[in-house]
Amino acid sequence: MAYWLMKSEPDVFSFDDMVAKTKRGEPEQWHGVRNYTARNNMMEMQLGDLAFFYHSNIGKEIVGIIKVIALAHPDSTAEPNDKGKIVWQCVDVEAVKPLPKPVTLAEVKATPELANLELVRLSRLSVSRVGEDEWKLICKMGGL
DNA sequence: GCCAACGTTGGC
DNA sequence: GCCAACGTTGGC
Repeated sequence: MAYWLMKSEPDVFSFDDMVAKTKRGEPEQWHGVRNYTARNNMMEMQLGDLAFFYHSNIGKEIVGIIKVIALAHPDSTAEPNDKGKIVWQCVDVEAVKPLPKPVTLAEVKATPELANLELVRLSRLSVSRVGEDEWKLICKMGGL
């Protein structure tokens, strides 16, 4: 089982929106990713993998945990390319739980053990990997 | 609003 | 296949 981090701008789709959707029994299709590295990460996700939900731009903090409930499949919002093929994929996720205490980007940057976190190293990547040790540490920092 | 980092595009 | 120009993301 692997761990991930997925970014969303909260004024577009926040963790609260995510929780509300899960409560209604609706999966969230993580559509709109238009970057190959991010897409490749999604294609490696397995059922039951967990991911941090990060609020970019506004808040700049890890606010909750989500779970992969469907493997990567073609993104219904993507246009086919000139060969008529849809190259963009998305996974489906559901909310698991919020972090009792959100972990801010500033805190992550101030933690030497997290200096190699892809969130910090590759700041523009919207779907990134999180190592097991990093995952555990961030959970602890978040009050879990 | 600015700027750094990085991906993509297009000319050669 | 290289590289300059340009666009986008996201932190500050």
